[in-house]
Amino acid sequence: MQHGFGQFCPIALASEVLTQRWTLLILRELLAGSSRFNDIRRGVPRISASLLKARLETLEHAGIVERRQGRGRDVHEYFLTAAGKELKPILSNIGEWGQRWAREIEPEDLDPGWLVWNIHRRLDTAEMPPGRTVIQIEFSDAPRNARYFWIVNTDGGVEVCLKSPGYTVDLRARTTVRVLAEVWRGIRPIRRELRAGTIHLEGHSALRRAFPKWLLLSTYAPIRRKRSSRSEV
Amino acid sequence: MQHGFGQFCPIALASEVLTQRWTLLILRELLAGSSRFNDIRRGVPRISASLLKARLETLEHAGIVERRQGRGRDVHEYFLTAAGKELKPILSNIGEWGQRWAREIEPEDLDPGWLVWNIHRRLDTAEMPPGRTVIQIEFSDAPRNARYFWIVNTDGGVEVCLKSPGYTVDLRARTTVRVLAEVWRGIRPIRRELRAGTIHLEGHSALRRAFPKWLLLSTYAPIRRKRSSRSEV
DNA sequence: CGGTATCCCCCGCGATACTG
DNA sequence: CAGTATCGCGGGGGATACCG
Repeated sequence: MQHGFGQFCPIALASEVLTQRWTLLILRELLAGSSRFNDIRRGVPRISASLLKARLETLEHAGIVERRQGRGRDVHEYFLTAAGKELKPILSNIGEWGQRWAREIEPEDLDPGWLVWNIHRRLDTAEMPPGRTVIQIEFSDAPRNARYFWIVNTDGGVEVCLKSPGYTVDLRARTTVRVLAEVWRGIRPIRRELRAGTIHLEGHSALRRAFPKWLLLSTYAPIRRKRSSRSEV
Repeated sequence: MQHGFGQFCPIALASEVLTQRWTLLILRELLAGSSRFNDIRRGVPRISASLLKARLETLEHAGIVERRQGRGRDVHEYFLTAAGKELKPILSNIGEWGQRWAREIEPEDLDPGWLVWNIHRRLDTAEMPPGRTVIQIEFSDAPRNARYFWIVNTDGGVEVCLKSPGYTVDLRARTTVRVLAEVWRGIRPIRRELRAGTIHLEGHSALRRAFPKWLLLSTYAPIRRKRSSRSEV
């Protein structure tokens, strides 16, 4: 299979770049503000380093991405060009459509690390106590090596740890990947899950009570699903 | 490579269907009003029958397309569901983006049959004389078997013929695929090409003079290109 | 940190021929 | 008209190891 479609239709020409495997997800990360190679990988964890590099080069040649030397010898940054920034409405539309109409979440989609990474990016730290806050998340249904995560908020920003950062935990949240994923997607109401105990919180009461406030969900969460849950197999 | 991306992000889930090879072009055809298998193929001529069938089935399973029995035993029609119709803004955005930013047209994109098929779909017959009108197009740069096309407008509609339909030709247009393609895309101004003689018309003068009126261009033609023509190789 | 370099498998897809 | 059936290859991309 060659690359092209044998047409000069603008949709066909755009598709040559945009519909390559992983490309839309890389663009989503860049639009979300990532610029470092490994930050992009954290948002697209299943892509291999070599393929990510190849895709970034394709995007560079297509005039969508620009690669710049960052501060430091081994620091590089990837930025969207004007053409790349204009892809934003496309990505938004696809996200909205996906929220309404894409297939249900299957077990193999439930990557706990990815979920925590996305949560940490959108924490509303203004709704959290001042100073350092350490949140531990436990996924009771995750494999051993992906069961515990720590999110640490300091004045310097929010970070994810895969091992205990050492500090005292201020809030412990126990749930399943499935529940938190569907809450994040806006499919399950967060307060209902708290009441039902499928999300169990332990720790400082102020932090606990404000949980639905500082836990910002997916930007597409407010969009209501239209696909009937009982669709065909 | 599995199909999924290991994420429950709505963009990732939508991508599983939408970024499959040819899929966007099939959707473009359905949104343009095609519903018959072979009509879709005329708009996506380089796809094989088996692959088109496979893609349509995938789209059916994804709830985007619905297959119905038409009038007659061997007549089937493909329609967009509500979910499918909601893809329209995505396709429009991609088309607009492609018009502005996609790569230049290369020789292998210049399919003359595809061009004529798209022109015939958007003829403004109200700007043409009443009764039957036969237009012959000659592409001086096309291979022998794709050099001549006839567009026949009658009360019953507009049709494309690959062989002379027998009727007298009312207007003969001689040009190159490149010129007409770039005119259709809105990259070259039609009147300039007529003046320069790179589009040469012969025949009824009323039909000739109204040529820029009844020849409707791509819906994206009014959108001005932003990519610098002298971009990197 | 930000990549390279290989190896190799698998399957997507193009080509062609045939059918109810 | 609207597909089915079959075959074979090319190369996309996953996995893994290594590097400046």
